[in-house]
Amino acid sequence: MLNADETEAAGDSLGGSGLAARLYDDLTRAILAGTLAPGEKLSEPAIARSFGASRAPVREAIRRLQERGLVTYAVNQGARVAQPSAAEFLALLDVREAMEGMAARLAATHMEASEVATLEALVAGHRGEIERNPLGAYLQDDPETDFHRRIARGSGNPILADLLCEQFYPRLRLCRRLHRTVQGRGREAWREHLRITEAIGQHDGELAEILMRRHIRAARAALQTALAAP
Amino acid sequence: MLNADETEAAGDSLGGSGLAARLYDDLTRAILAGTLAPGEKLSEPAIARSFGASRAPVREAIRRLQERGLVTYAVNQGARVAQPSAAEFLALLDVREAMEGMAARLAATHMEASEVATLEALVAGHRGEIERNPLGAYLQDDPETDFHRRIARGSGNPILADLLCEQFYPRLRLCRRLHRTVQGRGREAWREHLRITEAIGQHDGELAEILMRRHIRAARAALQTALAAP
DNA sequence: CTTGCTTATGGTGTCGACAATTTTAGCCGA
DNA sequence: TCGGCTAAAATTGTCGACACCATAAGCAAG
Repeated sequence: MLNADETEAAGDSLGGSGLAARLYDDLTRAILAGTLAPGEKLSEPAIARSFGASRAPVREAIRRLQERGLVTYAVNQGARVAQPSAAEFLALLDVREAMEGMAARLAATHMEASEVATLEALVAGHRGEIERNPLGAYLQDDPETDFHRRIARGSGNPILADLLCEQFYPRLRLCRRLHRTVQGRGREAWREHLRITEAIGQHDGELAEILMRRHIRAARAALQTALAAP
Repeated sequence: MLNADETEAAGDSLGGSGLAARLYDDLTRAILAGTLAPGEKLSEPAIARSFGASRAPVREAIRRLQERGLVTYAVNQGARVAQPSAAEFLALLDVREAMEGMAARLAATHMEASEVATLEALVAGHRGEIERNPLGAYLQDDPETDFHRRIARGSGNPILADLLCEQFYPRLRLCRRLHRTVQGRGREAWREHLRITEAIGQHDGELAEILMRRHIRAARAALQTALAAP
């Protein structure tokens, strides 16, 4: 049912030393990997047994997942893996537009030259992946998110960075799993990334914000049209 | 699907029927009222005794408070009431600028005429309070927040509304308690509210966003100068 | 064969208890 | 008198247990 890999390679682990923290990480990974399908019930005793733990830390991990929007909770009915609707997906992208726009603006005036360099390297590296797979989503799993995560952290605003990295990106991945995101925007998205990086490198916060907001709004529009005509 | 109907009158209570939910509400109120001072330790056994409950629901409530930023947590050391630094206050306002700007934009195209009317009535009602106390903070406790809360809900975006109402506004109140916010901006703030309301009434989302962002940036700047020269 | 009630099963919400760790109190020595 | 070491007390993290609720199975009546 649940395979517990300790690697933490994927990215967003907060891994405190406690048992509840490890459970939280493992459950997060299981949800994002699809091992726990959307809508599936999360039985506290079952999870506890499968991890050889008690219900207390399992409960704690699940409540945190609820707070992060990855599971839904009904009183006396327990938790289920969230099944974000298309409307929720779109709503999430609206908030994301606002927050990442601000992140880009702040990153433009806050990122060190070395951070900008790694960002540029990241985008340059993505180019090869695009060439190999021009129709690919580009935002399928992580290369896209890495770019955005880097900017979020580069904003120098810990509240903003945590909100984006710990709350929004996992939730978005769950949404993408459910609503097949539009394919084929890869090349354009990459160009937009390039321009955003340039604006940040020139410390032009205003432009970086505008470009980032456009970037996300374009993705949102593509999703909306994809949803309208299946 | 996210339902946002709350029977609670006062404001930010999520009051589920459970005991943990009531504890969460009471602790939130105690923190925001100052009954529990910033930095004070939150002893699980003590709180449990004082409420005649067990530690389990208390723990759950405290973990939720941590998730909302009202409490800091250290492993094996328990929880303390958060003591947001001035930097955190400013960071919070940056994120708020982005999110409330988006909220105003969405509210302009989403609010019903009746909702706009109640918003206008709210602002009109505030005028009297300003006249009675022109130097007053205007954002001291709730009249200010009510206005913003109404717009957040009026955005029609449940994710945005919940983030603002349940996470940001309580946290901001805690920040204001710690760092004496600037006094005397009441009249200008009120005028800004008026103009924002007008823009929303005319369904001018773009303008509403600009005005809202200016409004919050002005408050942030006032705070910054107040912090610089005591 | 279907419909409604009754019962059984499983799960959640809460409780008290225990080991491990942290904090406090007390003591000794300088 | 003060600083550091030791022991005691309190607190946290986790566990197993029990009542209440919800859903699923079984049964009776039509």
